[in-house]
Amino acid sequence: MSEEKKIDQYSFENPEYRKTYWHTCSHVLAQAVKRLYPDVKLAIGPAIADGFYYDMDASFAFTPEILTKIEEEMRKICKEKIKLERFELPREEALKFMEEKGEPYKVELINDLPKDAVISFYKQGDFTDLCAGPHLDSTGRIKGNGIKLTACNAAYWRGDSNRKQLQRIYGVAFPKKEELEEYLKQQEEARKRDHNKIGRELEYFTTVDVIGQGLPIMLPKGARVIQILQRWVEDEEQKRGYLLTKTPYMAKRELYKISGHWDHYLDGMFVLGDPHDETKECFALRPMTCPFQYQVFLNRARSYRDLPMRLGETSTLFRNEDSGEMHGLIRIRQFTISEGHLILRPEQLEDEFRGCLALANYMLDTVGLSHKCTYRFSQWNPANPNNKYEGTAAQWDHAQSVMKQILDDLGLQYSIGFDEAAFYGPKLDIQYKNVFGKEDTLVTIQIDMLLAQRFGMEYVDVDGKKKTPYIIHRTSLGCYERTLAYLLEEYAGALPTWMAPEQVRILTITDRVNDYAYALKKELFAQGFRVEVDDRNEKIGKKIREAQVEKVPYMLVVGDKEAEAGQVAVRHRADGDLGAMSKADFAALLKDVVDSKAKK
RNA sequence: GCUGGUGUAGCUCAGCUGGUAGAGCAGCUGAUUUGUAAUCAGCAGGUCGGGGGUUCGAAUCCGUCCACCAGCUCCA
Repeated sequence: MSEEKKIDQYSFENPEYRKTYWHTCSHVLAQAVKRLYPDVKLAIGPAIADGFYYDMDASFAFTPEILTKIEEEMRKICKEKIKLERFELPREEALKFMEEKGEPYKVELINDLPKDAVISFYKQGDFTDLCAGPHLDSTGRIKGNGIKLTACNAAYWRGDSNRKQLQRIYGVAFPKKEELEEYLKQQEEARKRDHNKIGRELEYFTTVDVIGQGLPIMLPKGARVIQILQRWVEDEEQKRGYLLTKTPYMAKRELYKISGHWDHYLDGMFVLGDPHDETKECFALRPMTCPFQYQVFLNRARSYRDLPMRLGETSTLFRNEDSGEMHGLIRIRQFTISEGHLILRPEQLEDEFRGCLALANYMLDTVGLSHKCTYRFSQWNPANPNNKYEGTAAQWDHAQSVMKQILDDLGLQYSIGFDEAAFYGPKLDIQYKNVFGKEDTLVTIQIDMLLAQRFGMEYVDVDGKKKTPYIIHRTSLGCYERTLAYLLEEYAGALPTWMAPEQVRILTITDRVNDYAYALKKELFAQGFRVEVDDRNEKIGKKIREAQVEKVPYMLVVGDKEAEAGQVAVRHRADGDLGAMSKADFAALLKDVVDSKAKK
């Protein structure tokens, strides 16, 4: 029993042990750097989900050559089998110790510890680090040639962009060299699915210098997929009682002043005119849809009978993101979201919230992204240093407790996103990780108890009294560009047939069958399918290869045999040759796949 | 915005320490009419990201702007 437990405890499969292993690796990294470059100052060095890092302040850049040298030194340290010894010091001695070592960042860390904190250190030979542990008992436990320093990047001290930028050295380590190689191979494979790579290769989108950063061009394939998704979303929302709106792409600054966006996000808006000249009219492209859609509600006096009012819009937004924030189709300056606002009586909040969540989950399930999604309950931080949040503590407590109640009633597994709320209310964010492990919000559902009041939105209740409604801000499939990016990664470019820009390609064997091929295209097109013909004077192998590389779901090989028999020889991009069948049978097969929105 | 890296033909990339550009694929033309992942030949294609500077001479060196990538910070 105890033997079994021991194996488990010291197994790399055990997340706790793995974390300890990587944490000790970060100490070995720091020790190696200090041996080679004694002047480098150390900040922090934790284990992370996929390895470890150490932040350091160095007067030079860690080039790949230097990283290789450091790796070698780390291997040496592992071979030396140095014992790690924990010891504690009283606060004053701890400070003195780190001051004498010339480690200002460690001094700051100690100073920030609570008064009664136990201040512990780990010593390994000539190197001692401030650390709470735990650690392996010896550097000899680490397999030297299972270590790889993967990157060096900048990171702000304490995550504060006003403070000094340090260099963060990232690394991974495994107990076996083969495991490291396997891991690196997997990373390589993941990178091949990067939407930013395959989206360009497969001609879904491109970017051009003269248009500018964060402004991708949707090529015909990308534009088609987005159109398909958009029509589907709009139709589904109509079925669920949403009213379609279409509101302007810009407004005078006064609108954003009422909503609060002007004060919070002026720097992030594209402004037409001088924002600070109050004597002249000034417009801004819209960075969100909320105050525009509220005007629909405000169009006339509203009664409780109008509620819930569910407003939906395929909404293009403009945000002047900082230059370093843009990334492929995931962070861009102009994007289009499946935007919606629900205006509600308080007692409708829970049901409508559930409805929004059900819609989002239905959408994500259908497109095949939900299995990689996680929920994040994004809450306010009353002590946010930038005064981000509006409203009173009572309002926030109320909104958050309502949301918590709903989430808990639904039995949802969620993480807490502290200080991640919108300035007007808490959010339920549906998060998605891309191929690099970087997480972004795909869908969001927000409860807002502030903006209705600011816009003077009221309804006459059953008792004849005017009341202020609650508002839910939500997306159903999120932002189309970002969703497309994740779909490309999820399917490695082979989008499900129902949303594939080209569903069928007819490949001719000889130009004797061109007429047959084009007649077939016309027939399938008339049935609503997206079909192309490849009648080039090339061998069938080449045409198949190209259709495969372009991830076309169905290839119809037609030659003299098929033309005579009125048949098609069907090939599927994943299942291969499906044999010959009648045109009608193929159309029926395709219709089934498309109508069921199958994930193939 | 910050740190680092990158930018050569439509795409993927060569081009040593400065002597002013090269391949494969794609494209076009011709031959071939082909049966389930690349037929052969020829032709054409480049202000070496932009505009400056150093130099007799810059793809190569220096500064600047732009774009792309990774990370940090930000994300209504």
